[in-house]
Amino acid sequence: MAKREEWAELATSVLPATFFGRPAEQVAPELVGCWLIRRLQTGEQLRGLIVETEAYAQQEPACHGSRRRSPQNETLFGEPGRFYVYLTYGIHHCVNLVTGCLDEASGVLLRAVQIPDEPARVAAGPGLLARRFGIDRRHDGLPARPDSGLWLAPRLLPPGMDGKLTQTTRVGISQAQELPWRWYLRSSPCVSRRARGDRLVRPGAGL
DNA sequence: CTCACGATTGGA
DNA sequence: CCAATCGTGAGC
Repeated sequence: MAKREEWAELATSVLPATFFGRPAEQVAPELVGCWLIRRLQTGEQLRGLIVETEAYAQQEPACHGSRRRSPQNETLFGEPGRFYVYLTYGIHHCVNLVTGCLDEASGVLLRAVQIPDEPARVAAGPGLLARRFGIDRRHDGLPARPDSGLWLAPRLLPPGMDGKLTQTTRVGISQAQELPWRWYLRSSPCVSRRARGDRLVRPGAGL
């Protein structure tokens, strides 16, 4: 098989918009193991293996689209396959992928990625991930495609990596805390800070 | 118009 | 455990 450095190179195709036209809780676990790719000004690419995600849907109160449709959350109601980016705590940006159908608010929060040859913690959390990839509100509403400079590639795990998923309740929310809509790669050292302490729902399901 | 509150993080 | 920091939305 390929050498370590070549694994990121192998993730060369693009996840199509149709991939996202399904319920968020179905898309979220499938996004684990996929790659987040950013084209840099130099023409180089920054790639991160998605190791942790969460699903949000209009019918549950933790979702930004559960209340009123507004300029702030408009993207969440729009076409699936676009990025929904918002500012939280006045400091950090969070990156989501819009899922489901048009006029229905749902999405998947990217909580952590693992970047080959970089320290484990540089993107181990939603805010850290956005900072490392240089993503902010200007990216809100952009389609996840190469011409946006930001897109996703299909699942491709490094050789030898344990692909088992752990399913838990979501992190940092005050409502709908019992919903088991968070997934992460059990073997990754790059999951977010609050990974521990959340109610474990289903350890080690196959990927 | 005022004010409380985050889908977080880094430092005491 | 707590402060940082600011846009949004609920409430007066």
